[in-house]
Amino acid sequence: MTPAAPDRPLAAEVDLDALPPGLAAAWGVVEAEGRRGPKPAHSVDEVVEAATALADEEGIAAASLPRVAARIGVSTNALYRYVSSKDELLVLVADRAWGDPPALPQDWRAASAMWARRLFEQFSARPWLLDVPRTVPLTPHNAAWLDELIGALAPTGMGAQQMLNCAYLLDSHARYGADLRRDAPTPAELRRANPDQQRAMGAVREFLDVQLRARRLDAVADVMQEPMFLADEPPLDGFEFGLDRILDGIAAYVER
Amino acid sequence: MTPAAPDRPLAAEVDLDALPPGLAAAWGVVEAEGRRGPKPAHSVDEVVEAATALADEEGIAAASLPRVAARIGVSTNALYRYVSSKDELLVLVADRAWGDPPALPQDWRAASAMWARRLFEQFSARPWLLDVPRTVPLTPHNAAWLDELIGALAPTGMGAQQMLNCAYLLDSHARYGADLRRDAPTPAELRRANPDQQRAMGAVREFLDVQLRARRLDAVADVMQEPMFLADEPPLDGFEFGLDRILDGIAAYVER
DNA sequence: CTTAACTGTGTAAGCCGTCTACTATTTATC
DNA sequence: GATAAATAGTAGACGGCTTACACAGTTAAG
Repeated sequence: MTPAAPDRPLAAEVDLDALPPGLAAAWGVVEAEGRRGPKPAHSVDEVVEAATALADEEGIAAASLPRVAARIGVSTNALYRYVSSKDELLVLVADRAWGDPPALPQDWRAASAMWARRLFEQFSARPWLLDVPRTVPLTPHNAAWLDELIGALAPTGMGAQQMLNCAYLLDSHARYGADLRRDAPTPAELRRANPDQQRAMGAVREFLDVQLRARRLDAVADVMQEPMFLADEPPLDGFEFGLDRILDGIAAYVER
Repeated sequence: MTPAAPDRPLAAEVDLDALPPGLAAAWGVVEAEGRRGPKPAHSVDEVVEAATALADEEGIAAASLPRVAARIGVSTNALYRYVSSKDELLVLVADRAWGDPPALPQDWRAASAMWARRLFEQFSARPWLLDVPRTVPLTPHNAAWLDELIGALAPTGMGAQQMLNCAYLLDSHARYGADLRRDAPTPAELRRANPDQQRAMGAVREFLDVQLRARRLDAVADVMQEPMFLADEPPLDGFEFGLDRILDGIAAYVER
């Protein structure tokens, strides 16, 4: 579970309209809803869940308001009773997709590795998350993950700012690793892909090879032929390689 | 200059239609344009430049086809004489924005640092680049940057795959650093921002502090109050910190 | 119980975006 | 000069997000 929300939504003193769309909603702050009138036939969670399902099935572009509405059986515009804009919906969907952070071991290095790997798995399982623009600085699940990592890094004696920087480093690496895996799938994934996709990827590879060598970018062309892209069971991406480098670098800093 | 294109566009044997939109165009492969008919009043470069200018001024969303067309003084649909789709235009715009890679020093560490910093500067200067989805694996400027880095890393004796992984590590770090700088501007940038933006950012900070503490995420709340976010001349982001960690990690691997 | 206020939903319509015919015009080749 | 080809414009389809309005149902007050 995510850290529980306070009993009643805080009537924050700040002007909610000045916040980026979705920020207040993501934190569960809503303008005290009246109780008169018909009971809602659906809920915000239901809307967000429907949008998530569509994104899982066909990518984030499929999560349009008309399609979300059709999925839960209401008119498009009824959605505006639950979310105030498409942007807000996307923020809620993205926050939900983060899920809850894992419990981490004591050792800071093992904890950091697990944290990054879990994040990598999250992004790999829902690649469309990488397509949702970050329009809001921090959402609850987001903050919960960060809190978990900070808790594991604190014993190293690092300053708060350094811990934050480490979190960004690991987060960034997980994102990018998952992003790359999208257009450079492992051969196993490739075999599972349908023939059309296989032909398309082969065409891309061949095309690039021709172009690169024509421009005397042989070093790049050679790299593209490497096992990471061709071998049968690649050493699981550059993700693990990069993770080791990052952790080594942090270790050197901690022991300093 | 980018590596020169071959004298005449290669009539690659691969099926151009099987490639992602924009890939062939980005590499300058076009279906031999006839010379009959009226001379084009504009050019692909002019279209791409107009779109870039719009993105620079108001973000990538402003680079819509109607607005690009209006800027160069043609009807919206005339653009389809120069690019075959919006996706293709975005690919061309993004590739152009990468610009040419810097010349790198001999020492691999200094070279890697310079490469990453220059990339960071590129992304900081054009933050909308981070919003352009990567729909194509490799474009010419992209490849030129990669080639430059590989040339600098080769003397370390690393394998091709490891060099590629290092490039991803540095690229990822530059991207994310620039991304974070967007919604966590330095105080100097903040002072330059207009009053509306200043108030908005203050509201966000205050709101998050209340929410975080209400959910007992004090560790995160404390971190948010750190100098990186408040001090007058912050230690230029976590970018330099993370870069040092990454380079330390690579150094440990190289010396192994 | 009656009434009035309020809330959720549907319909209609606006605007903007991408993209596809079709037409008219201009230019190079024969 | 006649023909063929390529370009730019016009018109429009289609789908997306969003606002405005009317209707219906529910609840609170008298």
